[in-house]
Amino acid sequence: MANETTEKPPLILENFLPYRLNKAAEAISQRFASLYREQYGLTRPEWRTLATLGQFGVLTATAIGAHSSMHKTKVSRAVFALEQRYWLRRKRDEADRRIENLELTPAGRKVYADLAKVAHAFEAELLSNLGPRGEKELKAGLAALEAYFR
Amino acid sequence: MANETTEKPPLILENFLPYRLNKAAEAISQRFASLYREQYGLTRPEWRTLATLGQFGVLTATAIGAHSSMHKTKVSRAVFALEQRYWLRRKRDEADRRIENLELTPAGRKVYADLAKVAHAFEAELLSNLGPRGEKELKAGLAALEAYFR
DNA sequence: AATAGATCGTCACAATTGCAACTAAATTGA
DNA sequence: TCAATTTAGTTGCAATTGTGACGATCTATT
Repeated sequence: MANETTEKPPLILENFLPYRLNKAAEAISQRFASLYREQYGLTRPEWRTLATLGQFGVLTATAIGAHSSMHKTKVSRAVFALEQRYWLRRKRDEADRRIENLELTPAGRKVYADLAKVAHAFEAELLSNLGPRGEKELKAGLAALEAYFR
Repeated sequence: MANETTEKPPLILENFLPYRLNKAAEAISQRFASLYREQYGLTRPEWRTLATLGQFGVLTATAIGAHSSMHKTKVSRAVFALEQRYWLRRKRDEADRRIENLELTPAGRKVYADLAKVAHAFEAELLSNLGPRGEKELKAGLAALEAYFR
């Protein structure tokens, strides 16, 4: 008599890092997304575009895409949507007329400033639930991952 | 004269946990996905379905969705695709005829076993690049997150 | 200059996903 | 017992996303 009952599945998803990482990221993203969706009706690509511009001031669509790993059509559409609401405007670049220099309008900056606060509050809430230990570990682990990708 | 040059953006994406987590998860997922896509032409939902079934043996579509957080239509389509390739089969449940008990075929199990190996190799490669320290931290951080979600 | 090749952003179209309605079957409870 | 509700899975349709081609512009090479 042997290993009939001892058959172990070749892969346990709950222990598999890409799976765990993905599930955690997805869960957090959705929670956070519900905030900016409910408060400002923003989609994920729109929020990312807003946040990237808010942080860097003036950028091209391509630069936004490169920084936040979004496809250029996604950025293009998000830019259009934000422009419609007058939260963003395009400025022709005199030196290179293919380029559009994108910038938040005052209204856009206001939304951004508010959402930045929401983001910090969200993060603080999250971290407080991880405890100082969990926070330290998570941040260090992420840093290790990020170093690996570079 | 004051803080013209000291203006800090309200939110630094590179420090924002949901953003970091998401980018890391996305980067890893894509790398791993390229493996099962190239080797077996599987999509993400298909791989997830295969892996879940491989781990648990027999499950309903609903159970697969619940476990891997996939929408039921996504599961339905993935099941259909795997069935087409004879990697999965449905068994009517005699006690409850609404239910389909899904199970990998021998061919499906073979693919699964192979991909499980690929998965472990992938994870091992990743972990070796994080070092024992990074591995420990990342796993602990994820565990803290997972505990929070529960 | 002039041509070839690269880059920026957009659009049409195709593939993927999500939502809501649906069929079939089981459960509930009056 | 049988109508009302719930559950499992599929399908049609709408929204979202990705792909490839495009016009416009810039850069490099000759």
